[in-house]
Amino acid sequence: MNNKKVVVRFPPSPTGLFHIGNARTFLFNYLFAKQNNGQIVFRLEDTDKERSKEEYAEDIIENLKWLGIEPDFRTTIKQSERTQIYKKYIEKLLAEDKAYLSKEETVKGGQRTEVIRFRNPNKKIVFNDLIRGDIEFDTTELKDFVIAKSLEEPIYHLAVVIDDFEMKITHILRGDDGISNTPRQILIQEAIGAPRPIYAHLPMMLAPDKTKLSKRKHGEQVSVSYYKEKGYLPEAVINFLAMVGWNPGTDQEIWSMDELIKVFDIAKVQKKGAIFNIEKLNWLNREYLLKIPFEEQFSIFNFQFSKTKWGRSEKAKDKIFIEKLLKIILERIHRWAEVREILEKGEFDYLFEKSKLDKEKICWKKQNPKDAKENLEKILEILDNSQISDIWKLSEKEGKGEVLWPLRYTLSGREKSPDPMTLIDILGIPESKERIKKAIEKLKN
RNA sequence: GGCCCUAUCGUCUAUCGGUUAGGACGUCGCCUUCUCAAGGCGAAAAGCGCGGUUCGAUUCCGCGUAGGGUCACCA
Repeated sequence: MNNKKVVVRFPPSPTGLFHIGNARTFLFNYLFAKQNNGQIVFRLEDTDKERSKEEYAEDIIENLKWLGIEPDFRTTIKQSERTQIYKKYIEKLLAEDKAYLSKEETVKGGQRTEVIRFRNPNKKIVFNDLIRGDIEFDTTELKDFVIAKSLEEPIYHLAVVIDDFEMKITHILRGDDGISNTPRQILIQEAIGAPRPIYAHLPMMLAPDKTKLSKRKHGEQVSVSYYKEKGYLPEAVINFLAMVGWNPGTDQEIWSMDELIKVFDIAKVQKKGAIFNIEKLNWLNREYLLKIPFEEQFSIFNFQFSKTKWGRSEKAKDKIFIEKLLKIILERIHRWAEVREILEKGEFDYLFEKSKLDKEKICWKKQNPKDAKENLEKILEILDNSQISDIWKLSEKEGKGEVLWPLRYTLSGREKSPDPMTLIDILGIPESKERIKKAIEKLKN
């Protein structure tokens, strides 16, 4: 490609929570920089004083750390602190008559002010894109565009070009919504004598409605912090993001960051926008969830559990119980916050308190209540005097549904639940017996 | 609307002129000790249209069509 040291940039503007699409763009920059031993410049584009907020900058940095795609924060730069630098360039452009002061009404006020416009040479610009090849624009349609509101207030395009020049950025990998910005930025580069960096416009990540992911239309799911809160794992999010719009060409689905750095190939990046498929993220996240060592699973689970309505119950102190609960719940979640969600919904309330039984439902299909009662009595007998596994023998003799369904329903009060042996195990024999007795009473009437 | 970009299963994608068009998610079916869940096995499911180029096009070119992006004194 070229033998200069690769320098890429992360240039978010802190006007909102860290956007998931931005995270993917950053990831691609990160992978590209790392595999080329390059440098990553982090630059806060906060020239819009009205919309830029410190809390957003913090959210971006925090989530970059969470995802593990940290730039070199020693090189963090804020555009708001560089006005004097931009001013020098603006003055030079003015002096060389490549830009001029234009007296006109402000868009908002209506007051007579000055604005600085770029003297457009009105020519054709062709630039090469690593992903799309040559792209041609006629810049005439851009007119004499504004590059600064005043000497101290540069507009985005100017600030970006100056910064990329001064920071010796070699590669600009950005979303393809930046394609149409490229010609005017090239015009500015040429005016200030900056070399042209290598461009690569990445396809956008789209919502299921095929439009750009936006907070307004698509809600909080566009923020990286949403995924952290919902209990997704950063490794899974990274893996997923990398595979949207890019593919190494193999059938492998699970990739670690180190593997991605090795195998990433910018030439294989897709050209078309890709829909963010949360179903696949969920699947992937579960794969990662299952790979976590048990001790760690336990502590995360315990933390989630402590925040539920049962978090302060007696059961919460019972480690063995929590372990068994983890086993049941882990089978039905894709992300950690679902532990809370499932428990709050009351799906497992019967493990904490007795539930009401419906006499009809104790019986399996068209089973006679008397038979159901007899089977439950036999189970009681087994629990008192024999091995629990004898319940299997009983079910083989009397019919699986006829034995297992009444037992399971009796223990859970639900038509759907884990199997009865698991329930006896988690409830304990004394509690199980109580519930069975209750059901037998019910069937007598 | 102007300009720009894009076009393989519902979705993410493989294919770099010759393939029974492959994989994954999801969906559906079957199996797995009653119901779930998890797991196993299996199935359905795609080259936008029309012209070229070529012995041969999903693949290359053109034109349509469709979708997206962008048109600020926002970034």
